[in-house]
Amino acid sequence: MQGMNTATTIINKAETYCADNDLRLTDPRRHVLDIMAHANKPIGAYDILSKLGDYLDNPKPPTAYRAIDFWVEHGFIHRIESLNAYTLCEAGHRHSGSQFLICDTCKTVTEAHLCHLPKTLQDKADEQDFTIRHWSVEIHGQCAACSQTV
Amino acid sequence: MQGMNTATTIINKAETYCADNDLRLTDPRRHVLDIMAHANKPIGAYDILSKLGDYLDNPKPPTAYRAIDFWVEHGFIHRIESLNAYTLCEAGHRHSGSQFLICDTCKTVTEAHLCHLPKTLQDKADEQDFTIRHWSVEIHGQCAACSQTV
DNA sequence: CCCTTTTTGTTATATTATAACGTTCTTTAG
DNA sequence: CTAAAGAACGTTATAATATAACAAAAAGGG
Repeated sequence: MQGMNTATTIINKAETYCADNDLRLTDPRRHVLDIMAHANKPIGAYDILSKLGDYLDNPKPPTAYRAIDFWVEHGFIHRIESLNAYTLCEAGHRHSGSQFLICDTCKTVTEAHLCHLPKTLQDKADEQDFTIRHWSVEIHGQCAACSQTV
Repeated sequence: MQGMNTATTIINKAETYCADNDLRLTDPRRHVLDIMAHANKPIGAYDILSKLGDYLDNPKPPTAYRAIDFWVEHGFIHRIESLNAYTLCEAGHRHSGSQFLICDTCKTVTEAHLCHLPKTLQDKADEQDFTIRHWSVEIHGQCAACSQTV
């Protein structure tokens, strides 16, 4: 099973990462990451919260948001702004930029994980002496499979 | 006065555009565009709604959202997803992509208005036979002025 | 073991956005 | 001119997303 294998890998990575960085892998954090690892599409905070209810006793929004924010901060999950949703970082590494191809038909999202901001945009930033902290590209459209169907 | 001049220009453009395309430049639409043209920073839907109250009698959210959506659809304003806010399109032309440099300190936003998706990303899309409908780049960081201050 | 810090639990509420439906306005055809 | 059709609006209600504030508990350090 592909999904579970990946999920285990992610949790292992997270354990290592937390140990290495003096961070606590608490219950809410572990469960949220596990939920993310088993989702194969972006998932909203309240969906995460709902699934979290399978493991914790009647969790409230802040519990979900805190864990989500924790993983976003540490680069394990990305927020997709145009969907108000979250997705596991496929690369599993920290990067200041993320790029998504979002199929508006089947809702699947693939991450491009370029490591650098494209030159044309970097040039724009440089030109204005703009210091980049974080960047994201969200490309909406239709994936190959859905294009064929329609 | 720079702002007012620009605002008039925008409204003129909108008038022409609507006339040419059989679209109605209604009161809510006109006022919302005018509000956008006078804002020099991104502005949220409820701020727009609030200002709209200066011109219309106790307007409700759908009134603001409909007008906003109208202008977004026709390329006169952009939605900045990471801010849940809207900003006038500087170029005033239709394009499938938008790119913003967002200063998290002073909250000003500048639009890069590249006309094409950077090649590295276009390649990713092509590689997957992904059909692009719309794309956006949001770059967060600090502008030159704010970098000097801090 | 006590103190400090971090994290969580909990209540409440803020913020952003849309569904649904009836009314009014505009346009067009007769 | 007027009726019919379509577009836009007004209004009420509510959905969906997110955070503030503060008390309680758990973890780590001396």
